[in-house]
Amino acid sequence: MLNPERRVRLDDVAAEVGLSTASVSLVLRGAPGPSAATRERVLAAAERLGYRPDRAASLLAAHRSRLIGVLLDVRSTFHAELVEDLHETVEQHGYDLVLSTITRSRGEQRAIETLLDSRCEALVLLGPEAPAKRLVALDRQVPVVTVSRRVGAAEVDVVRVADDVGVGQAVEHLTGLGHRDIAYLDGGPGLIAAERCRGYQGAMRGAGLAERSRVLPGGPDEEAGMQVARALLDTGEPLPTAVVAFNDRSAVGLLDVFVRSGVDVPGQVSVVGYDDDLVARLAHVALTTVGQDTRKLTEHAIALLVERLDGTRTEHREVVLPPYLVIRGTTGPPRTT
Amino acid sequence: MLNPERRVRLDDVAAEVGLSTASVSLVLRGAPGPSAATRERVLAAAERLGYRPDRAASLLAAHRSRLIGVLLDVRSTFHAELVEDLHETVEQHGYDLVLSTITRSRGEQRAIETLLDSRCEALVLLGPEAPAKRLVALDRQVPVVTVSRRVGAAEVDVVRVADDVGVGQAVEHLTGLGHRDIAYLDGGPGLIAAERCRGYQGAMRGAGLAERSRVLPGGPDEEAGMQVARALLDTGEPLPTAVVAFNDRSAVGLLDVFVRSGVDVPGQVSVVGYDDDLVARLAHVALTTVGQDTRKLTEHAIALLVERLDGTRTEHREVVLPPYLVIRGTTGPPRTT
DNA sequence: GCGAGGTTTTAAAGCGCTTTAATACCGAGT
DNA sequence: ACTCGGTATTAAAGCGCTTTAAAACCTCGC
Repeated sequence: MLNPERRVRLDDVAAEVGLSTASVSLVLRGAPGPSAATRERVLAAAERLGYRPDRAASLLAAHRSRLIGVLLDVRSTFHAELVEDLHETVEQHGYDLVLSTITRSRGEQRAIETLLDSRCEALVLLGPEAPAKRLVALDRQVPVVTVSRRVGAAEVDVVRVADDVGVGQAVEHLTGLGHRDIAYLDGGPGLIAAERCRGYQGAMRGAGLAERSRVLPGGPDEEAGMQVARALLDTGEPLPTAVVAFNDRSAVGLLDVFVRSGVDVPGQVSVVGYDDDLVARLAHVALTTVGQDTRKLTEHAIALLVERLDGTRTEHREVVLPPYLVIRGTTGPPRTT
Repeated sequence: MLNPERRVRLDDVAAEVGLSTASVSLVLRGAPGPSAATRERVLAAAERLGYRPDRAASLLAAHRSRLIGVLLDVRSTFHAELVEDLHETVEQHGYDLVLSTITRSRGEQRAIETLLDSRCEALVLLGPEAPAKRLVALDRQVPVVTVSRRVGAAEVDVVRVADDVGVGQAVEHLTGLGHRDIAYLDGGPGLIAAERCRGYQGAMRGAGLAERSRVLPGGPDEEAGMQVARALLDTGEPLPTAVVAFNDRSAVGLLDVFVRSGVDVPGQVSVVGYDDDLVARLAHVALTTVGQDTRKLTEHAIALLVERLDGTRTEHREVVLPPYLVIRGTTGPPRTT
């Protein structure tokens, strides 16, 4: 139908310089053999002809694909950041990325199969939900590293951030400002929520504030934050001087109700979120929160995979990184009244 | 069921049922030829052995890849929604998707090349920024459809939403509620902003409110909305009874300043955004806004590509869809004072 | 029992590239 | 002149699948 100009192939380049396809192939991949002079001629010809290797053919012929598959949820802004960093990181190792997202109608399993079908040599799973068993099975086919997900048994490589430490940092920041009545807005059920809550309790204990600990049952979204804020206001009792929220979304819900009710933040109450979501960074929100170093996260993930691909390591590892506090405008010294 | 050993190939399945690979291949792709009995045997064997065709090999051998490439910005929530819908849509046409995102260090050109290298038969470009010339050149290599982007010359297929109409709907909604002092918070320079502004002015004129038109110079983000809100409050003059904003982000900035200043929304001022961003849907924002039907957008995009792939159509088309109003909590009757 | 005419099946030629074993080449050394 | 040890180049065998022309196998009617 269309496509008048045939795609340029290896033979075309070879013919152009009067060499065999073998030589051209070697040059193009920087393999040892061809002389410097040849290299130059070939490279020039390839450039001139606008040659682009055919992925499918390379994949088939070479036994390596130099492709790393990434499972993500395209709706997640956090995953988006990770993907950005992954792109840069894998490039440095000479790999390329293949993206596969879950959607309403496209389960994790399905998305992973796509990656496998693309001949990925290894997989990065961002916040996978598959049972550990399945991950382990998958890991037998191809090296797998999960990011931001605890896998019960240490039979799969994991890179994650120490959430309890992050919440601890938030609490310390507040105690450092002089706060003593620091409440925690819980995130509901789930491993992550549990760990963050544990971090809160540990930090309160560490600050000698154990008996002032106050965990407010909540949830992971704005709605939950709003409800808790309303409940807090309705009691008529004095508000805590600071609230550490499970995540930025619930913190924003809380903030919103406070602001609408005329509660000054941070004048009357300080609020800390968690995740350093895009929303936390908005000028009008300026939420103090806890962030994760996505760059380090991805670098470790790729490093783990590369080690396994190179056969340097066979046992499994878990890398736990420390998060860091991002101080913005929602925290300040406690009210004096 | 799964094999710890070598990957199962077509020969393995063929051997299992005692047929040639040709027959198996035909069956597996539903091609005509094999008898019903054979079909069944082959399918069963393939299932039993856990056969998965090798993409690379298929791509190479078949001249079609049945792959459609998508260029997106993984950070955009709007693109995320489109990708979700695209997945479902292409599936119905028997195609599969390949995703390629731009990042800070990975330009559009680069991302597109990746898609081409993967042998995509056609491309969906979400909000591309490349100059029209380049898009046209690309379109000569492979059918291209751009989504949400006006391409000057109609030399590339385009699917987009009529932004002017959307803003018009917003204005009509407000006039319907009785508003007459409706201001427009502009989005700064750019084609999109211009079109939306035109929509506002046209609608005001249509409602006989031309001389009440009031375009407030602004920008596309929260910051801009905040500034405009402050400026509006500072003048001391009465506020307009309603503001239509360039997009949800600027609307949120505006809203935020209003709320913090004790201005009741929608009691004193109604606010309408544009885009139906995730942020507009948050319970505590509940922004009345204008949305686009991502489903229709993707369906048209894919339909256009399929037509061209099938050779049904050779000239170019532009599909313009109407947006729709989403009425939430930030609009109401005008204040009576 | 035989061939026409239809249905199933298969042999074999690639797809565009990688890779390895083998060949060609080129002084240096004897 | 002639081998030797490199180095530079290439022929050729795939990679796992698709596809088409041809072969094999069927009825069935006469």
